[in-house]
Amino acid sequence: MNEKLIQLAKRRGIFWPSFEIYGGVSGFIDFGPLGIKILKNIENLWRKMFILKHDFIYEISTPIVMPEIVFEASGHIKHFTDIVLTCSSCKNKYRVDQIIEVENIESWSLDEIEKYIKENNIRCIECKGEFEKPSYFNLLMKTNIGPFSTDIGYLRPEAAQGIFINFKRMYEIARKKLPFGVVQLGKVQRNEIAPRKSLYRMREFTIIDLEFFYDPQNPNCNLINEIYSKKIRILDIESRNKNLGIKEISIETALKNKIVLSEWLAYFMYLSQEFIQKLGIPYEKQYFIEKLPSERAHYSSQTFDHMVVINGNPIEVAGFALRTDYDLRNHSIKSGVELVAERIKEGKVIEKFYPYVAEPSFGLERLMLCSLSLAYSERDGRIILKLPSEIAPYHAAVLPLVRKDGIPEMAYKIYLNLKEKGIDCVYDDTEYIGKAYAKYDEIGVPYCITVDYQTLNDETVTIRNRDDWNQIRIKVTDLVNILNKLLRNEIKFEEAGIPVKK
RNA sequence: GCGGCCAUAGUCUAGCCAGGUCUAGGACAUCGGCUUCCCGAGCCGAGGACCCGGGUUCAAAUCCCGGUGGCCGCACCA
Repeated sequence: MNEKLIQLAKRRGIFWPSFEIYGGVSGFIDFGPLGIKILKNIENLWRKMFILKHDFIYEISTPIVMPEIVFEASGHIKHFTDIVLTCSSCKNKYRVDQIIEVENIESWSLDEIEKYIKENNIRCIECKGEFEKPSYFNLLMKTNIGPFSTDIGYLRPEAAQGIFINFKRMYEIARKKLPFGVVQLGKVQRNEIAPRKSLYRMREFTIIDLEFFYDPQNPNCNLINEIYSKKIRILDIESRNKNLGIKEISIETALKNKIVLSEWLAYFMYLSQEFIQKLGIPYEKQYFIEKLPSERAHYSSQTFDHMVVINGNPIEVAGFALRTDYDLRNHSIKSGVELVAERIKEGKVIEKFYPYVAEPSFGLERLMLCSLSLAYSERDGRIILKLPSEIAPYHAAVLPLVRKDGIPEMAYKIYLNLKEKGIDCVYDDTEYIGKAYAKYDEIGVPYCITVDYQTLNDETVTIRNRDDWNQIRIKVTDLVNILNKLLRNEIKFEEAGIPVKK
């Protein structure tokens, strides 16, 4: 974790610890004005690439609090709860199933486990100390719904369940055609034992879950040809076991050699790689790691984590899981409502079945953390946040060189016009020009437009490039057009106007 | 959750070990004024802090205990 980045975030209003006036609670982070702008930009870039591009992917929004029964069906009550044993002398904690090898030990009561430990004189595997009384640990955040304490609710630990329980309705909305996908983007909570590292492990964060439903008898992805020859960097189980390191393979190879078991999963993995590249994270700093069966979630038959390497440390930013029909099947059993799709032949329903699910799932704040970390750079003791234009908090800042002779008025007029034309910019006459440049470099604004004495004579302004501090001069009337091209990387900066000599 | 280190204005920090001289010093930031005008420029002025709770003491930013939070390691991470 880059300490200087954390300082910058606090100083400039990107993010800071929550509940500060009451001493803080670890695992919770507040986002300031700039942080929100960056987060929203990342969200919208994601929507553009995953939803807008595909007319068979839909976004919905469902409640954060859910009744207990949802998580009984999903398996979270059982699998998200661990019985924990604590050694009274060395204070190590263990999951009970690591200590007592008895079938179905998780379903025993605490008293039964305590009795068993005493009778069999089971002691700490580290220091041989005695265990304290066993206790539950559940990563679900618990609450009540309504006035009765028996109506238990949980805050969702993933947005996926809100999608699964809506399958029937969404299947209708998708005109009963597979495959289709449903997205939910929103806050989730997990009662982490030890939240750490600022934005990395939080108790509340924003998840982007895409549940993609397909027919297991017809699992092919119609878009796979577009990306067949594209490459991904991958560390599969075999490579992990044999210590072979990350390999670079084509999507075609990944599928033909059954390294990735689903075409749709592979498709979304590649899309994710492209998405994360657009966040400013180069291809070489990304890879997918396949989870071992013991590392996988209870619902998954294959999982890849999408990793980004920041300062040598791999950070998990997304997960790709084959959830099979686990969730739809279990919700069907629990609710008595059939969450199924139909196979139709000659106008008649000949078969009902549970669709399979390929799930890409992203942690929004982690994505921001990666972007900020890689964008962070210093020059001459000054900070430059080299964020991609698409996620920068503003596209441009309009600055008057001096605060007299009608220059601020001229600059303000230009600013208003840019805003009207959809350029997200900011006007600032509070600073000495050099200081203003430094300020906007620091929050990642890619271009500064300066109105100077020459503007009064020939209606031209300068544009300053954040990353190399070079300037060009262009006509005010060309500003919107040129800025748009620059923001979309359609022209080189030096060729966009007349270079200004330093 | 355990162990180690740590906590002073918006940010970074001096002071703490050797308690009083601290009505807590500095830098940057902020606000007001002047001035200058292409890279955190200059001058004048202002506001702003000892994480919380207890204890020791005549006296606590400073010593002790507890809590909270942060960093690192271990454990945990469906």
